Order: sequence, then structure tokens, then C-alpha cells
Amino acid sequence: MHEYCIPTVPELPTLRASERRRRIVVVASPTPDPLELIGPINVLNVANFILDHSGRSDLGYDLEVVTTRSGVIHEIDGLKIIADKPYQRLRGRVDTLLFQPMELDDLWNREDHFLAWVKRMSAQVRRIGSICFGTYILAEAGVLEGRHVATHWAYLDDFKHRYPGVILDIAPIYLKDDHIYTSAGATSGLDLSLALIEEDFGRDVALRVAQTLVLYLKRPGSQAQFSVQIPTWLTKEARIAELQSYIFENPSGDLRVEALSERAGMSPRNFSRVFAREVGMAPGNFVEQSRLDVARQRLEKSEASISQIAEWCGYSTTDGMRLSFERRLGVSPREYRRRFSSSRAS
DNA sequence: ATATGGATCCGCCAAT
DNA sequence: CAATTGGCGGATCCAT
Repeated sequence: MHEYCIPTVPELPTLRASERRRRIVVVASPTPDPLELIGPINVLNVANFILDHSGRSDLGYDLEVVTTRSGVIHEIDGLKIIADKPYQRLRGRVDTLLFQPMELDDLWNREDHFLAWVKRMSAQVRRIGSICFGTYILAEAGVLEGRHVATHWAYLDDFKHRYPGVILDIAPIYLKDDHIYTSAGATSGLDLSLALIEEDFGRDVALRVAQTLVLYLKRPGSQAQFSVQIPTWLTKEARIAELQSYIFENPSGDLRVEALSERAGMSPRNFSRVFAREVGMAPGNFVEQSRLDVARQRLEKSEASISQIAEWCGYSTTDGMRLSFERRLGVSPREYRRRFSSSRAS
């Protein structure tokens, strides 16, 4: 397992013995999108890692992957993902079943009893979920009648037409209806997994996982086209959640602790304390991180000059921006753009 | 490259 | 009395 650094030991809820280990089974399609497959598993694994390093190895997830067809299920140059356990061999009690998307032609034309199995399992397990258009599998198995669900935006019309009895909601990233969890796209599978963690082991653990992944994904070695912000829904206090958005949208504004605390209607000291508790980092830290995120996006996606971007993002000088980049990412803005700009290759 | 002044963070204690 | 909030001051970080 990769060595992550853990901010602090999370607060844990008190759990009954039966709630301490959760068996989560991911059902992978024969042609998975690697990001969608690995992402949610990795998020759950980070939760295990954090719980383990908090001295609570009795808590966590027992993860398994089964497939709808065995053999090599994904192959790119020099890398193969091999599935060795078909769904028929799954035994025992499962807590949560997560469905990966499956080629729709494959779904319509299956000749085995896969859909019957899905229906049977969905009645047995505590939770079922789907990533992206994996929602089709649940719909086709007939377990979504009358339910509110989400799916990938590109499939909205087709899905509505095909399953008129299912209520498709457009907006949310992921959606929970009773014990059914559906998500809207590849990275929303990460949000879905975070939501499961929050439900099982508390907000604090979910927050630590999000922080850990943000730090990890944002290292310059692993380019993340998608900027993974810590989801604001992990923030309980509405005042603080609003401020997080405000900071992100106004990087060049007055974001000193004093100004922010006034906005929140608290004393500076108390604001710092509440903010740190809710968000997991001190306000000044969060402000710097946000400015950096916005600057990164601009560097990647616009042609604006570095000094222009520095001004937009609330750095008083380009040097300030450069130092912040060196500190947090280990590269200069110029170098960052050279590596990651979407307009120019290599 | 280093010094300086301001901002921030956080432990501690007092007030509510 | 427990929990939340506010203020103070030293250590540290950061911009100039």
C-alpha cells in the first residue's frame, strides 16, 4: 500500500460489533473504465489505511471484486487487469454491492442469469450502488421502479425513455434512495464512496480520506484533469460551507482570517477553531490551497500570462505564486504549465 | 541570501 | 457542571 501521510487521528463513532467490518463487493464489467473501477476501491482502501493507522484495524472494509466474465478485462500497453472471480462464485453475506457500468449491448444480450442474480442480491444486501451508467444494470434488473436515481448525463434521455417507471434526477452528483445509491459519472464514484465511508465510520474519517486523496492526487506526478475539492457537503455548519465556496470563487478577495471571521459572524479565534474542525485545515491553509487550485486550473486551461493569473488568484506578486507552487507542488508555475497545459502536448 | 515585520496558528485560560 | 466562545501570547510561517 502506498504510504499516505495522515493529518491527525480521526474521531470515531461507537459501533456495534456487526458494524465494524463491512464487506463491499464491486461487480466489474468485462470492459471496465479503469478510473471508475479503481477509483472507488482506492477511496475505500484509504479509509482502511486511515482506520488501521489510528490503531483501529478492527474497523474497515473487506473489499472484493467479482466480474461478469473472467479473464483479461482491461488491457493497455504493458498493463493487464485480470479478473479471476466470476459473480457466480460469490458466497456469504454481503454488506454493499457496487455495480460498475457495463457495455449496454452486453447487458441487453446476456444469456445467463446475471440480471436475476442482481435482483436477488439487491434484496439481500444492506446497500446496492452503481457508478456512472451502471445504473442501467439496476434498472434492467427491475430494482429501481419508483426510485430516485442518478446516472451519467449523456444517457439521460435514453434512460428516461427506456425506464419510464424510474425517477431520474438530473442535478446531483450521487443520490441515495433508501438503500440504493447511484452516481453520475466517473469521479462521482469517488464521492459515492466517500458518502459510504461517512455513513459507516463517520464524517471525520470521510474527511480525512478526502484530504488524503486530495493531497495525493494533487502531486505533480499524477496529473488530475479533474480538480478534486473536498466536497462541501462534508461540512456540517452551513456558514462554513458557504465560506468555502466564497473563498474558492473569490481568490483575489480579502481572505484574511479577520475578514473571513467577520463574514461568518464569529470572533477570529473561534472562527479559526470552528473552521479547522469542520474543514480539517486552518483557514489560512485552506485559502492558500484554494488559490493554488484556481491558479493551476488557469495554467492548464488558459493562455493567460503567469503574472495575469497571479493577479486573478490573489497573489500580490508572481514570486508569491511561485513560492507557493514550489512549496505545495514542488514545481514552478512555468514548469507546471509546461507539463500539464492542455493546449500544447508534452 | 538574509533580515524584518506582519499574519497566522494553536495551546491555554477566562467568560459565557 | 459541561460545552461553547473569546482573548492572549509565543512559535512559526510568509511576504517584502
